Amino acid sequence: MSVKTDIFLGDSKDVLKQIPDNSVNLIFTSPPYADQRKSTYGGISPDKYVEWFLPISKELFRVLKPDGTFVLNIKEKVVKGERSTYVLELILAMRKQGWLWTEEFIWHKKNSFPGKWPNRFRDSWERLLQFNKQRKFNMYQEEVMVPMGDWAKSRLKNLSETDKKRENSKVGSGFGKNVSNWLNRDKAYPTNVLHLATECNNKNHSAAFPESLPEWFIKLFTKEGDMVLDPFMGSGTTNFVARRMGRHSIGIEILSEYYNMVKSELEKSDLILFEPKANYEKTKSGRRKAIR
Amino acid sequence: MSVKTDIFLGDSKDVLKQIPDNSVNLIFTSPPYADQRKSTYGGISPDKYVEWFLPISKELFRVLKPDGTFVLNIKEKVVKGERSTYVLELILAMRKQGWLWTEEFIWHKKNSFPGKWPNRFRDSWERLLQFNKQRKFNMYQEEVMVPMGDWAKSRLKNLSETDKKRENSKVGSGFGKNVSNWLNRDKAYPTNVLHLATECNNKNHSAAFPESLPEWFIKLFTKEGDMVLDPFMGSGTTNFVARRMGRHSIGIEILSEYYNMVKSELEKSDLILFEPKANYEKTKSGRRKAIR
DNA sequence: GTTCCGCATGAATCGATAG
DNA sequence: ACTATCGATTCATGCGGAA
Repeated sequence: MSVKTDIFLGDSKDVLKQIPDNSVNLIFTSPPYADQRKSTYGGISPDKYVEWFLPISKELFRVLKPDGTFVLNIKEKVVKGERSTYVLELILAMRKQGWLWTEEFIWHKKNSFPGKWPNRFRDSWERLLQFNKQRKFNMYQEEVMVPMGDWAKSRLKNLSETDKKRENSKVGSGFGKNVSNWLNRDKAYPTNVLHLATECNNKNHSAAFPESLPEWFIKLFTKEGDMVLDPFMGSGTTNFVARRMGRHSIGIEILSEYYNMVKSELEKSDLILFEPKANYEKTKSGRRKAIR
Repeated sequence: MSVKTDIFLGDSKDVLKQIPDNSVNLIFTSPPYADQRKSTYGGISPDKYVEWFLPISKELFRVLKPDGTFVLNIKEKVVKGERSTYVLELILAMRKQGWLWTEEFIWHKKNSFPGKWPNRFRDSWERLLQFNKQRKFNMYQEEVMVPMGDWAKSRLKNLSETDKKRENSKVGSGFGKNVSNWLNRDKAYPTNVLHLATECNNKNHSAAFPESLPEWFIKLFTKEGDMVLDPFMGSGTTNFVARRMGRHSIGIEILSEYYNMVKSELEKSDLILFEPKANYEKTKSGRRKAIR
């Protein structure tokens, strides 16, 4: 019942070699984006980006289970007024490594950074590239079903009486057969466009993405006890979410600053686990508040 | 004050040769998507897609003004459980022709085709690739500003409705009062994500995209009296919208069925222009009703 | 005249069946 | 083996008739 969260300090290209073949159910990551400033760490220049990434994606291919999934959050930068093409080239190159480019989800960032340029609007979306090793992979679609749209809502008014009856039958005389029907009608399968706000209010760690992003894909592609990997851990968002959701996880980070931060956070939560339950509940609740 | 709308029957690859260099302000088009069914007309196979398109994009480069813009609406199909890569390859190939890949807008299709598959959700977005000949191009950003309040919801739809009102009042009793009201509101610049529903309900013409799509880009990249080109005219949506907005336009269509349909529509509206004003109002109103 | 509901209809995709 | 056709799945939208 205990969830393992293992983190490593080092370069993914090397560290991944320690991870056994076919052992990971989901890889979710947001690698450092290409950057002109080579001085900054992680500032891989757009020209070298594919070359830099391929050795890593090769290792990722090895460690991923055949029915597992790799989700890559990425967006090309603008260079000299033009979108860079390294993401396109990366997709083509990864296919040559054996990856299947199954799908491209869009993350629509509802509150994108404000700004205005003479010949460009705000960039409010990012790619979530889904890669697989084979056509058949695990996907738990029901886990991410969403409430139906306006059509159902607006028409739900008149149905409310009926709904109450059905609800009553459920509570009262055992199974209402209608309930399952109704429940199914209430929810719809999502699309490949995700509408999420960016988290702009976190004090300490500037995560690349909101928790709900890895959460959605972890729900969709793994079940409890599965293994999640983030080869560019950063502030550890993927791993913390996986942990909370009862998935084992591995995180790799090259910068000791981030690594230590995540490490101390994990130790804190480990301590909490050893406390009596009453205290745990209390602390847990406090911590949650603090995070928000 | 007269707006020219010229349509041609034939293959864009050939017909475009008749159009002079540097004469078009905006190219907006949605080419036939790659299709497995080779028997159907327009079913260009994914393998041949780039090869098929490049001669055309070369001509488009020639006819576009240096400060003009080319907007390409396209989305790759799924083939054997995997997204085809022809769009990625096309972007790379067009850059070698001299095109700058300035931006990629996302069209979020609010009402995408339903369906459920074991390993895939509904596809509810398409690409709107913006290409330019040079870094400096004409962009009238103020024209597509949106009211602040309507952000989350269907902002473009509102704009479109407003435009229709404005159009009506313009044609009828001079400039409408609504316009000034609307103009006084606080407005914000949009982002590169467009939220539009597909028009699935029109009886006669089944357009690939809703009118608000070309409308938005025509507003953004042209002014009145400019020249708009659609090399894959289809049912003529781009041209009719351009016409309504006071832009000259050229449409090219290879299927005589579509060509004739657009031609007769255009002749109808030419006749209307010659009628006395009272009759025109009546007819116009009737036509609008019929369309709805 | 509003508001409300019924209904047809999509740039879809998969898997099975048939030639 | 490989390709062509078909049925099943499923939901936001707007028109048209009804209350």
